[in-house]
Formats: sequence, structure tokens, C-alpha cells
Amino acid sequence: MATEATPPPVRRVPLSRDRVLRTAMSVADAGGLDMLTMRTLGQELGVGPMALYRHIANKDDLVDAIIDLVFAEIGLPPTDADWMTAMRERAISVRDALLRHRWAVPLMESRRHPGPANLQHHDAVIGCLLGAGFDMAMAAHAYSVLDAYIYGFALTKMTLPFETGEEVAEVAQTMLQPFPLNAYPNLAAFITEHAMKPGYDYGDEFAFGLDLILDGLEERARQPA
Amino acid sequence: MATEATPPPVRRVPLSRDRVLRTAMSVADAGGLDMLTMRTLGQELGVGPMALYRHIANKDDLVDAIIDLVFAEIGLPPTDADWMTAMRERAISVRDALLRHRWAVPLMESRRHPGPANLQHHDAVIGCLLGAGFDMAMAAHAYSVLDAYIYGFALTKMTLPFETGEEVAEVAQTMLQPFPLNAYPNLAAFITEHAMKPGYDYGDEFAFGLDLILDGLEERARQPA
DNA sequence: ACCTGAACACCGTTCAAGT
DNA sequence: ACCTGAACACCGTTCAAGT
Repeated sequence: MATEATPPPVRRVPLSRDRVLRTAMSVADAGGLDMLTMRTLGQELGVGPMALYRHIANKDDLVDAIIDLVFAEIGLPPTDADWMTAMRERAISVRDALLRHRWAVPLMESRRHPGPANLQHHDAVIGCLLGAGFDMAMAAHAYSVLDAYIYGFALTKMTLPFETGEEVAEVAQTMLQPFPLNAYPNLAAFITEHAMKPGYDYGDEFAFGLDLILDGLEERARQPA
Repeated sequence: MATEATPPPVRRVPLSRDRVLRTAMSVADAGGLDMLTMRTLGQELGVGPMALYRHIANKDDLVDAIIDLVFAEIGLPPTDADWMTAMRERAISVRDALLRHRWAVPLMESRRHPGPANLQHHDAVIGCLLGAGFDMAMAAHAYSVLDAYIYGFALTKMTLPFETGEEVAEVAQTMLQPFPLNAYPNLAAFITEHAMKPGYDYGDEFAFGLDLILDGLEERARQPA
């Protein structure tokens, strides 16, 4: 074997907090939060699990940090549009980010140490509503109902054991098999007449609820308390 | 010491699936899902972790079963009321059950093997909407927006790192401390002028969004598609 | 029939050690 | 300065063994 002047620099890209965080995010995207362990993350980066502790304090700090990466992907509400357009665009941007990073849904509003992207996002949404003439109580109402709907929709979409009409047919079969035929007639009708239809996608329901809520907010914002 | 004719029957209440499930639920209620391990559950019941496998197939089967216990606590929509009253009462009953069993929120709609209480609940809700004259597509819209809102609200309430106005003050302090003063002016105003007020409780927001959604559904149900 | 003990392949994290 | 190996106190689950 020829003697090398320098050792092969194959894996010698040095670790950095940024590289740790981006790799952690992609591991969670691919396999869910359960797959994101210090051991698998180290493996993905070509180091032992303990090497990570030079760049993050502990796993909670890691989660704090990658949640802020998700917030950073969400577009702030545009300032050159009416509040309804701005809130609709923001809602769609949040939903899209949550569907790209499903593991993040239950964690987004849970942080005791929110990052700057998180805080800036909340600040911009409140600013948009106040700027449109909402008083503080009405802004709180609006933010609450919008985010509850967006997070709940993302949670349901992410946890439902089916997505398309074909998958519904498959899953419904095994779900109803242990029970007497027609024990749940309304549910059966819902499945066969609606959810099993070829074009069915639960995700399509998002727009209906979003517009309903935006319309309701406009009505209520026009009336004084 | 006196010799006993029979050994002390202190811990000899025999295990049963029902006792395992109810104890599992109370362990999760007290300490969250992370606290519910085969080892802690066994300890609570006075047996080793392996004794549980005689009554449940594995941990997923255990979770399936206790989720159905949560569904069993939810009142079905009353059949002697108009749909709006029935759906409002059902929504409040779901919310109450989820706040009693916070660990259950992300799991309610995730089961590949739903139990009878789960299926009966879905059947009754769809039946209520169809009975009120909703067509199938409109019933799907209504169910989607209502449950997304209820689950999202419960998720947010359960994960928010504060509840009362006093807790907000405490948490906001540590949240904003790392950042320049007044970096987030709208958020700061929201906190000081609204969330830190003595009577504040995020949970009070539930009714506003629920009524907004029910009103919007009534409007849309009256118009033909 | 019902429960146990030891074992296996995993966790997050600490601590002393290597280069 | 940066990374590692061994260890500790945990997981869910299997399997052979005890009564």
C-alpha cells in the first residue's frame, strides 16, 4: 500500500451547531421524532452520540432549536394586504410547514424557551390583527380560533391512518371487521358514499373551515363588543 | 410471632384486563404518556412488567384500549335537540374528556384498531348531522372543522407552558429575557395588556371559536351547494 | 394458570480518558 | 479543542423457568 502524505479527509467535515440542527430536522422528517435519538443523529453525522453535546446542551435544547427552524420556514403575514388575505396566506404557510414537518405539530406551542423565529411570528400575527383595527380581546379571539383550527387540522391529517380514498377502503375493512355487520350504519354510509370516492383527500377540507372562520371573524370584528 | 394459617392476602387481588386498563389510564392521567411504561404499570399493580402480557398483547394494544376508555367518557350528541345544541354539547363533552386525559389528544384519531366506543361516537355524530338535513359532503365539512378546532384547542391548552395570568407573567419574563428590549412590541403588548390580566385563562377562548364555527355551519347548511 | 428473572437491544446522559 | 468508550439507570419484549 502506498503511504499517504495526508490521512483521507473523508469524514473530517467538522461538526457545527448548524449542521447538527439541519441533520436532526431531516432525521425527524424522515422517521418521526422517535427516530431522532442522540445515537441515530450521531450515526448520521459520522460521530458518536456524545460528540453532539459540544453543540447542544441536551435533547430538549435540540428540540427547541429545530422547532425554531420550522417557525423560520413560515412566511410572515404580508403587510400590503387586507387582514383576511394576510391571515389566509399565513394559515396556509403554517399548514404547509406542519405537513413538511409533522413531528413538530404537538411541539410548536409548547416551548418554554421559544427562539427568535417563533417570537417574531407571534409578534407579526398580533401586529397584523391590531393593525386591521381589532381590539386586543378580539385579536386574542381571532388568534386562538385560527391556530386551534390550523394545529388541529394538521394533527388530524398527520395522525389519521389513511389519506386517499383507496387507503380508506383498506383501513375501513380491518376497522369494521371485528364488529357486527351494519353496527355503525351512518359511519358505513360516510365511508362508502364519501371517503371511499376516488378523488377523496382529507386534506381538501382545510379551505372550507379556514374560510368559514375568516368570514365569522370579519362579521364579529365589524360589530363593537 | 404467631404462625398464620393462611399467608397474608395483601396483594392477591388477581390481575384482570379491566384492572390493568383502568390503572394504566390513571398512571397516564397523573404523569403523562411518558410515565406509562410496562415497568411503572406493573409496579402500580404489584406485579412485574411481564405479568401484564397475559392481559394485553403489547403496548400498542394497551394504548388502543385506553383510548377507547376516553371515547366511552364522551357523551353522544343528544337526539332530542336541534343539531346546533347537540353539536355544542358534544364538543364540550369532548373537550372536557380531553382535558381530563391530556395524554390522549394526539392519539384519538390515530388508531388503526378503533374500539367500539370510538366507532359509536363517530357514527352518532354523522347520524346527528345527516338527521338535521346536511348532505354527506356538508356533514364531512362540519365534522372536519369542528373536530380540528376541538383537538387543536385541546392540544394548545395542554402544551402551552402557562395557564393563568400569573403564570404568563412568570413564563414571559424568561421567554423574552434573552432578546433586546421591545424586540417584539405587539407580543409584549398582548402579554401585558391581555394575557397578564388577573382573570385571564386561555381556556375561556373555547366558547368564542365554537359558536363562530356553529354559526358559520348553519349559514352554509341553509344554502344549497 | 399465572407470574417471575434474566437477557437482549435499545434510550439520554455523565465522566474520565484519549488524541 | 474535539471526540470516544464505558458506564448508569432506564425502555419494550422474548424466553425459559418457577409455583
